[in-house]
Amino acid sequence: MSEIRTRFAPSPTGYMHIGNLRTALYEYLVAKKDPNGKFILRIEDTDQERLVEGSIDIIYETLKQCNLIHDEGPDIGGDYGPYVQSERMKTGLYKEYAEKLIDIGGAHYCFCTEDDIENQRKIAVARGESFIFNDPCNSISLEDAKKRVANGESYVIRQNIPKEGTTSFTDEVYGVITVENSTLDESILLKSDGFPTYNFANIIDDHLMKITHVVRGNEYLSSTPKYNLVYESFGWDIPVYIHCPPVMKDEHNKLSKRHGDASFQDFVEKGYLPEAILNYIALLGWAPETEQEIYTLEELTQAFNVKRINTSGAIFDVDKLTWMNGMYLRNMNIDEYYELVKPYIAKAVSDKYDYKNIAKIVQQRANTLNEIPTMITFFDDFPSFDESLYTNKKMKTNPEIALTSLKAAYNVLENLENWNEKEIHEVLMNEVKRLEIKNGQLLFPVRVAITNMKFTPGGAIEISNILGKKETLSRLKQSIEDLEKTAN
RNA sequence: GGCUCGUUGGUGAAGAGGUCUAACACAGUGCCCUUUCACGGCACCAUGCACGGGUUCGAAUCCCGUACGAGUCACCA
Repeated sequence: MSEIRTRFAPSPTGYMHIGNLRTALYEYLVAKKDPNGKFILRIEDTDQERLVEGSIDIIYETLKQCNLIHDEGPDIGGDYGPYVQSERMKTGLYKEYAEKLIDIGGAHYCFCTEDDIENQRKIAVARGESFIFNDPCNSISLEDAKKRVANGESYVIRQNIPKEGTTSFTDEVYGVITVENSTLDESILLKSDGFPTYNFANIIDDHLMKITHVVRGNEYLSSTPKYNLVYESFGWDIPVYIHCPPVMKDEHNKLSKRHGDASFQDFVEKGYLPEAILNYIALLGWAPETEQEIYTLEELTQAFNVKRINTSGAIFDVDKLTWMNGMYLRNMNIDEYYELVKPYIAKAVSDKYDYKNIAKIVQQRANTLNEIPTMITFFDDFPSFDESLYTNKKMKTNPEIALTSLKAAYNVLENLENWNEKEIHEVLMNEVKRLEIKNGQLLFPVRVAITNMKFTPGGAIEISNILGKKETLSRLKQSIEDLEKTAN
């Protein structure tokens, strides 16, 4: 009976943005910390105007990719359905509760038009006062109000706020928060179109779905007292509140979907792994007790602790995400990595080369999937000669040394029968010994000669092996000629 | 403007009155290792925890004020 129940309640208005995903993650973690905990998905589509087609699928898809599997939801059902607010609407449920709230003194009918309110606001502004809507309908007797409603007059239902006193609540991360009731305005619970507002639907559904812990952004901090007043009027249990700090784009701006900031899907398209993204955002606004930074979802649910959620906003740092993504990529076993990376290799390299060997050298280097194609184009398109590449202080090479090394390498490679890494390594290292030079003085020029690139994944031996004997020798020969030409 | 919340390095952050000469990680810089880059290793990178007061033998840690920032004040969610 005391199982933890949390809910992710997005509205289907487009793609999934990072802050939203983090909320879903924390909700999942809070629920799963309890072996019997339930994570519920509820679609909040009470604003019919902002609906974006296909966004519910994006929600399903994102949760699936992130392994944030819900226990109840529109697609899988549950004991507290339906899980889509527009469907719950059809039963007249919100209206029923709104009317019930009126009967028990927690709300009232309001017949003011938007113009009426606007006028009040103008007057207040003109006087330089802060505007709190003072609803004249407050004084209409319930009897009269019901008559007007019966006559078909347009109305909304607003909640009643005590004129005096304060309302307090305890948030798990921000602590005790108290506000003066006089600063709260009487919010609309049921709109004139009969739809509930987000706030009201939220309260009703959370209660009906037996949600025990509410996790949401701290932008709700200041409206939470209003929620609680409704809970209290109904005599319902108030859930545990867990408000999270914002995820920022920079010092001054939140990451926001309305401003077109990067979404989860954008990062996936850019070659980031869902697990890495999730791992990174877990650390945005929350800190583990240990120094561990790389977590599986399972480990996260063990380590997660609401008490360690921060109160101040965190700036999203792509560099760190990129680093973390690289860690995930490097830690994969090669078979898994190969499958993942195959299409990216195929984009840049023809299938005459061994993709698996290419995957191996790329794994140690790429931080994101999308950077893979550009780093391996040299396999098919041999770039043009650049003498300056042969000069490397650290490797103690210059064009002259390079030429000697290249010729020596060419000779031994030409006579190599079995073309594989072990053999290539052996003959080249023999040459190093014979010529009494440093490894780098031979291997570095060879690598440059067969790639004409400053940086490449893999070294001379690995690349030669992938290129094959014929192509390696042909490139070596070409580079030797180019080098001789410039020398004269 | 009212109300609510926040403020430790370029970034994420640890720190819950003395062990802080402020951890760890990312980024940056330098070095080492190395067949390049990367990986890995090492070092450097906050003269001070927004500022000003106060409490205390002692404060990044508690209190007050100021500044700055964010959120909220919709028949949006």
